[in-house]
Amino acid sequence: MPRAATTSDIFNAVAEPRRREILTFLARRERPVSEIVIGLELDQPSVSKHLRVLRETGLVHMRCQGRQKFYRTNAQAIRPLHDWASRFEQYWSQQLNRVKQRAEAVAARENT
Amino acid sequence: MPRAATTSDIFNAVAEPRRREILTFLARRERPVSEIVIGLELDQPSVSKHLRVLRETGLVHMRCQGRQKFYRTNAQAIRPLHDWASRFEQYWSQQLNRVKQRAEAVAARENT
DNA sequence: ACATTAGATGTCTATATAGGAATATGTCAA
DNA sequence: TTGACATATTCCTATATAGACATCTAATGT
Repeated sequence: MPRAATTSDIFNAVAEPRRREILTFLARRERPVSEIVIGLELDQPSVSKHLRVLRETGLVHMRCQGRQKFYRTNAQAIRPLHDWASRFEQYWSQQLNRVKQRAEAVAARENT
Repeated sequence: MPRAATTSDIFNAVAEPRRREILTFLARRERPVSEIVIGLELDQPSVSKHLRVLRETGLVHMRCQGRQKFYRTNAQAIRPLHDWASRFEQYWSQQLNRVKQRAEAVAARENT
């Protein structure tokens, strides 16, 4: 079996670095496709294809105005990723505490 | 160009759902491979291959003991993912606030 | 109507899987 | 040494890209 489709979920969609750049670029405000092409120095068909993946996974919203299409990051859609990673927060803070405690123990020993 | 290797970075590594399951499974405590096989109902070669990807990206640590190998999630390695997603937190909270404010405005109107 | 502009789609190619089956490596126990 | 056990690797196949290039569609201005 090959890898899951990039459109299967947000984890696969954001695995591509260019798509992450696009999401960052479109987070603050909506922009037409041409601005993405110029701003990120990608060629236009490539941007359109990435936007399609992002649209299908709900990571961006699109608004038509004349012949322009304005895209904007849908920040809400990124929450599941954040939530998943957050489950490990307790573990890395534990690890940090252990490191900190060891350092303090060493320091205390050196001061006696 | 094909997709980037799963071992190229953690974004690609965690794009695979089974690997996310494994990381969750190994977060609380270290376990030998056989426990992963039984616990997640995967076949052994598949688990070994996923573990290799996770090892190469630094998402798990491994410890040998006799003929067993104990794996454990390296929570620290997940932080970049969390940090990236966190950059969008301000935007989704803004969106939530707008929704909240609209709801409150409606409620206020109905009470007059 | 016609040329122009913005964006989307199609084609082609090289490459990296994930799964399944078979096999290899390494370690312990009798 | 031999056999059993734990894990890793190899081989095979079908499939899904991402990039480059060409082309198509839709909306606009004159």
